[in-house]
Amino acid sequence: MKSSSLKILVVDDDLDIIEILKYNLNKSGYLVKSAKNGIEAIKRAKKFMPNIILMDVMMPEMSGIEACSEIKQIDHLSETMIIFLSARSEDYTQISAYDAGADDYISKPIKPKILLKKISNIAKKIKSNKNMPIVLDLGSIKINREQYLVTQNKNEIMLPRKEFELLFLLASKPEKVFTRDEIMNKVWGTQVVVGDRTIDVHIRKLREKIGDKHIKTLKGVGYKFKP
Amino acid sequence: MKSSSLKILVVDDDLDIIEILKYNLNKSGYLVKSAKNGIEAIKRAKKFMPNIILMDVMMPEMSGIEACSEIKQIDHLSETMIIFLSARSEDYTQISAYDAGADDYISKPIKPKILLKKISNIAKKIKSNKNMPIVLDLGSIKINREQYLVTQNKNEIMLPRKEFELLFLLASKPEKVFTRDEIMNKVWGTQVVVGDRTIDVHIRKLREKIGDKHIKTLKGVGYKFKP
DNA sequence: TTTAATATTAAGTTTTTGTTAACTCAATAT
DNA sequence: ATATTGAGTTAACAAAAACTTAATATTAAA
Repeated sequence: MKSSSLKILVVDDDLDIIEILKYNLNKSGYLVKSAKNGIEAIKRAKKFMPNIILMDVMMPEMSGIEACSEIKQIDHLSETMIIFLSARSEDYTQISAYDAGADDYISKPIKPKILLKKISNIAKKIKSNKNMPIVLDLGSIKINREQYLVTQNKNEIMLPRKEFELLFLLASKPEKVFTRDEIMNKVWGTQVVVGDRTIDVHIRKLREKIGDKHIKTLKGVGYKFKP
Repeated sequence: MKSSSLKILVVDDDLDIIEILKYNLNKSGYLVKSAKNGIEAIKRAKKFMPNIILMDVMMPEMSGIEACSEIKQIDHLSETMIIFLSARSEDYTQISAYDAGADDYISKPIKPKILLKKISNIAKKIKSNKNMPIVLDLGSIKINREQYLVTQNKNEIMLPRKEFELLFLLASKPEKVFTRDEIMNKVWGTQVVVGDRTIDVHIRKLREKIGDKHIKTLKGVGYKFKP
């Protein structure tokens, strides 16, 4: 299981609920802070810049819906996902929540499994929000990300995930030299650590499949793709 | 930003209510016609082909529920969404409404906001369904969503719901790789959490029925359908 | 020439998926 | 009321593919 540095702000006037949520979310590797009403939530959100706010609808001082409206109007927080937690399932509450800009609405009792799933989905969305093109056309070689398929002169070449990602990275900027560090970070991510030879092996497998001439080594510098 | 050519038929014996609804719906950009009882509703619906029918439960001549039953049996109107408006919130009325094929049930007094919200939700659904053909023709395999039927070289294959939805999803974009998360969200929804093996098992059952070659695994990535 | 960097190959290891059977839960039949 | 059936899910284990590493060879830049 991976660790993720997604930031979550939990807002509820019931300290027990905060504790439960904190416990569960921390266990899943999220960075969690809390607030006990709407006003505090806004203050904390401004500083903490959470990716997700989990908020009770009914709270003293300021209802979650009001807080939501305000937060969504704050420039650098408008991208924050706000998920309401509520005991009330009445239509008008839900509707006004969505009107206020809520991104989701979960009725209590909260099932941790569902909550965590929703959050991990959001996490993935945020991560994959890099707007990648779906197909790269490099002349004889075409790379289709949607189909996870590489075509070379009409021949379909199946590549396993890492090899595909590696090729996709190199081919995303033909002729550009990618250093090993760049490759490491973009294909393997910052969380994993693997030995140096691993990249070599993947490069070799790629060369085996698409031909040597397309990937050039620059000793001491990195690799580049040539169409 | 509205502008939608969704057609709505309003059915009520109270002309005042018809006027109020017409006013609100027109303002939101819908095309609205009206009828003042069940018999008239059926006649008009046949010609007007509305996407949505808003109907009072209690009416002279023919109750809304009877009208609903009849409309749902008319071939080219079976896809029409029927929403009941009612002063009665008793269970049995609601139940018989749903039995008659109603798609939703709103108790009076009608809050325009809620009504419009529901309608705009339906509008979204209809729009996204409009682009989706009811039958997918993938050469030897044909999938008919309306009849919930899969045909492979003239052989009819009966699939349980989940298997059907899974196949339909994959086949809706042949060659596209669907990740497990995508499959999870589209077939099971965001509110359910099931184990990872559940997808595998359904994939296996599908393969058993339509043959291995049509569903391909891309380890670590997802599954794709090949015609 | 020397040497650090990369290539190659063949093992390991880990991760992911496949498979089977059992279990739960409704719906329907007896 | 009880039995039956089938969809859906799960758990446990098997299998396969993907991935990593280690050991050794080769290469190209200083």
